[in-house]
Amino acid sequence: MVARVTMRDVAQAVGVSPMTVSRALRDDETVSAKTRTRIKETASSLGYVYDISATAFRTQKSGFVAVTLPSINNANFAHTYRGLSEAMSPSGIQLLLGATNYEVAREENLIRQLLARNPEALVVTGGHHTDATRAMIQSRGLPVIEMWDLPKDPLGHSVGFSNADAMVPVVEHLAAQGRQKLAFVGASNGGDARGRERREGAVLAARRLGFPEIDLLDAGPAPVSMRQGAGLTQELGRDVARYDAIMCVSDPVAFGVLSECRRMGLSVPDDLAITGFGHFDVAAISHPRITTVDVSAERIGQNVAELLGRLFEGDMGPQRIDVGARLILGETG
Amino acid sequence: MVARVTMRDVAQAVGVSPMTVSRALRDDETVSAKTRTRIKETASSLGYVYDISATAFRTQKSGFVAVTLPSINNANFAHTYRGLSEAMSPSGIQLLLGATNYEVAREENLIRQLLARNPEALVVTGGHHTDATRAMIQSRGLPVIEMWDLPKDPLGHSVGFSNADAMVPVVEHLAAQGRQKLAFVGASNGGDARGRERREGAVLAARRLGFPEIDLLDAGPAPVSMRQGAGLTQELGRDVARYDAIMCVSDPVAFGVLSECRRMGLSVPDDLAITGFGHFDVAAISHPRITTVDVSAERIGQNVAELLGRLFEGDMGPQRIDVGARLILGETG
DNA sequence: CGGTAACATGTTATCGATAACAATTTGCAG
DNA sequence: CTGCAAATTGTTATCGATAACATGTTACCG
Repeated sequence: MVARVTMRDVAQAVGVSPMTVSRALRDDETVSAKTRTRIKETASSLGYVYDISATAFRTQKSGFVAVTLPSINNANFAHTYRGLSEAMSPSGIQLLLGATNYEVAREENLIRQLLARNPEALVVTGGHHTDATRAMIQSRGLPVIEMWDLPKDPLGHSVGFSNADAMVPVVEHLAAQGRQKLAFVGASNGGDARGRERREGAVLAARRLGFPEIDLLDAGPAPVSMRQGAGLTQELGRDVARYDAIMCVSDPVAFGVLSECRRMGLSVPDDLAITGFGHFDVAAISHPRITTVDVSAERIGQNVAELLGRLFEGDMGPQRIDVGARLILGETG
Repeated sequence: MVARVTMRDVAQAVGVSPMTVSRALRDDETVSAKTRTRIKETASSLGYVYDISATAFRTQKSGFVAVTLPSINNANFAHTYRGLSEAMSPSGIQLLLGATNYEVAREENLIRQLLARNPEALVVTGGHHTDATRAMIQSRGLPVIEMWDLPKDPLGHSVGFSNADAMVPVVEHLAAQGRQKLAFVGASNGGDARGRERREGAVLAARRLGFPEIDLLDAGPAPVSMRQGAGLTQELGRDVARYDAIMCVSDPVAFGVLSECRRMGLSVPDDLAITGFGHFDVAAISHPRITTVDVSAERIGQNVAELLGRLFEGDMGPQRIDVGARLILGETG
């Protein structure tokens, strides 16, 4: 392979200094229009390619924003990523993505790796981190946004909603239907912090509305999905009819429960109600449609991008953006 | 913010030269074990963070592999990404991800941006690219892998399967059931090249087995998903019963069609068969389970990672890895 | 105890672009 | 023309890590 073409080569060919080339290629107005076009033409004819590594090093600006998600194999997080990605695209800033698999220890490693790339900002999912992670982030003094949550003790900015509060309308809706015996299906381990908060929100709301203590059903380690929802329901068998309403930590889980119930010949919503969370496609398309909570995943991403834009403009105090959540009535309860 | 801690600072604190620190942190055996641990301890106590930008610049190796996917909001591509990502993780190489939204023009822009970051290899989905994209890639002389496809005229290496051939067992299976009038549901525009190949594979197989020409139904622009499958079926209404087998370009589409059919009171598979593609969770969990084709998305990612590992070891001629695809019988036909 | 191989550490120059400052050229009023 | 501000271009030093080469130190043999 031929040696790389650098600004020095372009400069030599045009007969100017490398500095002028640098300025010209960045469309610096102080370089005369004539020189600029000449430089650009020469650059492209020589096959010059801008070296972002060098710039990143010299300016200490990587042009990256680091993003961590629990999983990308989740339509909601993927939506958030897309919203963020599309909204960032015009700025030329690239996203450096990592998945934590719902494990804070993994998040710590991941963030360490990402920080080594000098990101200009850090976007993380949720408000639960190891102490080391918190220390690492804060000692860097870079803009941080926690999303999908509104932590009590935020690291910096946050864009999200209260997962606990979002369950209140669900429980109220079930109460209004006269449901008596509730259950909540979620993950066993502590990995899914947002799921845990939903569960706690449901428990508190149920207590407040005078329900007997609700049963907490364990669908396995996070991330729980269709398969676990279905698997749990199979294990329960017809005992599932003990309950007349099952709240699920997410729509896929709800869909798994729903499918298994129908396989057993149970009638939803007559025998029991099933609710999900997240307004996934599967909830809207399944027959019957699943009652769920819309959390506008894509808008979270867009809001994060918009906030990042403002943060790059100038420093500002900690922002807290609540995108809200709302009940979407389906046919399952 | 405090000034960044560099190797120089660590060196000073320990009382050695920066070079020794550099070696120690890379676990170079030539540094004595004692010195190494002392350096590492000091580094971590000073809060030293490795600066990849500097290394990337000095060594001209970015530590990146660039990856393009049509969409990350697709469980199969997400699986591939995860397989790739996990398998690459021990190497310390990071993935730089971009989504093309099923548009070759967008792919061109994206690849241009990604190449400016000096990736050490490029992994793209599919074998259809603009001429400019092909030129750009080939002039760089970096390892390229096309995945999810086995192009006739590959850019470099490929890891995937024949989307056309994968449809053959589906059509044969429907023939064996005595189905008569087939349809294929796919995207209208040319965006989804793999979907197009599946359609062509189905058409050819049907022709070979003596079926009358099969109907090609248009579910809208790629990516087609549950909603489009359901929408198309609603539009068709009871006319859908013209067919006794509907092959869908993917499982989500099939699920949309299935749900709508059941909403209309049609019996699947008695009135008509429905098949999907991709072995998504929804196919295995839905009731009835959807007959589909497994393409081991995660294994594609793992194979790509494994191939990358070998490519970094030493150059080799163009590799072509066929991961195959197999029919998964469900209850919908 | 001298000598040499094996081991351990240090020095110097450099990757390519650009900030900060310096110098030169141009344009135009007087 | 002269002079001086504005416009344009150039010079130098530098970001942090590391390859290549150089030097110092230890261990062990005869």
